Amino acid sequence: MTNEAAIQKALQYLSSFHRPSQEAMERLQEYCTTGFITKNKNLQPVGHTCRTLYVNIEGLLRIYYLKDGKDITESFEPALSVVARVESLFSGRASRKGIQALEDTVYVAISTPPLFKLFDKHPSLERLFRKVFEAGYVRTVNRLESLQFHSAEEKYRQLLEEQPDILQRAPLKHVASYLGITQVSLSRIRALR
Amino acid sequence: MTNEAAIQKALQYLSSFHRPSQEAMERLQEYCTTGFITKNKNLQPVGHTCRTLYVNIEGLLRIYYLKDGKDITESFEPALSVVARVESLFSGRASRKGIQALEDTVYVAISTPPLFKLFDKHPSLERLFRKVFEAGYVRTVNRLESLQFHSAEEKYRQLLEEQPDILQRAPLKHVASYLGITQVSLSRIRALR
DNA sequence: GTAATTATTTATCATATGTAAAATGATAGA
DNA sequence: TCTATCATTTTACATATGATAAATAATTAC
Repeated sequence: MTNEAAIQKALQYLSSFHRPSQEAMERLQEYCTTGFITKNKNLQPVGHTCRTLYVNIEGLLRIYYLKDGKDITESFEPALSVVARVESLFSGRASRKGIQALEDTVYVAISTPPLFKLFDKHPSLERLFRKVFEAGYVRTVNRLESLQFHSAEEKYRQLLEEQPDILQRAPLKHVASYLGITQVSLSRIRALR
Repeated sequence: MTNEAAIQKALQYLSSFHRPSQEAMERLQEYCTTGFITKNKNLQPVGHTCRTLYVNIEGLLRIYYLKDGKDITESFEPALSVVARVESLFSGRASRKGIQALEDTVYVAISTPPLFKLFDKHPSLERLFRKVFEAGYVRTVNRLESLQFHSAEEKYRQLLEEQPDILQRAPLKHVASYLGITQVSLSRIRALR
């Protein structure tokens, strides 16, 4: 895939949230850069303030953090996801989270300080990203509900329902921590059928 | 507290996220209404699409839902909180969640369809609410992390640290479901000291 | 003020899930 | 191809938490 094609794909995807003015779109495009990262490499290390927003074009990323030395997966981010560590992006504080590629991944990166500046001149861009973040917010609220009161098995079955491909594409240890259970427990559940 | 005072308090609080233009502020004020609800009453029942956003001025609200007939508290919303069932507000779908008063509560209500229309003319209002929602998003992400991998005791201690007053003000059954544990388990933990 | 309701704690028991370690299976590099 | 590493499953055991029911304690309604 050419850089040009990747950026077009990102812009098209972002436009699906809200179509910005022609000029806003052109300004936005100027801040898009493409990148490629190979499996298991880190796109962003733990400990830095998040100032870049990624659109995954092809591949699989995950956001993760370390809790008592253990690697916990916060989210899987497949193609056509906006990927950012929002708790850092919106607070300006250093993130304890990192972004890693679980597959070779093509992405588009947008630097957020200039992006947020663009909002002043182009309300349609602010509208667009407001909707992007609202959608992320909704996903997070729904996930919260799923974690709040489901058994390990229920959480597994829900993932199987909603993102079955993740189970093929990501190591099960990451799936386990994503579900908030141990890998042993996950293995047990999978053995049931 | 007079209606006028409540609205001023709400506007002042909202302005702390982003100061809108004078005119935007005046338009916003026109859509603010005040209300009072007594303890245990429902502000919003389960099953309706969320089209109102509340600012809690004084008192305590909670967002809750029913899971297999059991009452689960999703969040506690004390004074100076923006209260909305975002998964419905942003998707237009009916919410399975309700809003209930845990104390006599004074609130300001803002109808969202006209509010969102105001955004077209007043980007500074869109900016303001974008920041309000971003802050909510960050809280939710952090709470997700707390639920993903903490024991019942850790979650209780964290609540004790961050919102100790909730334990005095809300029935423990709601605290238990909020933490994703049973009331019996919560009682055990509390008995440790 | 008393009864009735609701909230909270305590007790007992069952079980899902965690921990640790070993066994098996898959993948990648030399 | 062989070795080394990593991923996954399995086993055995410990334990936190859930479920149920009963006992107190606190609120509310009459």
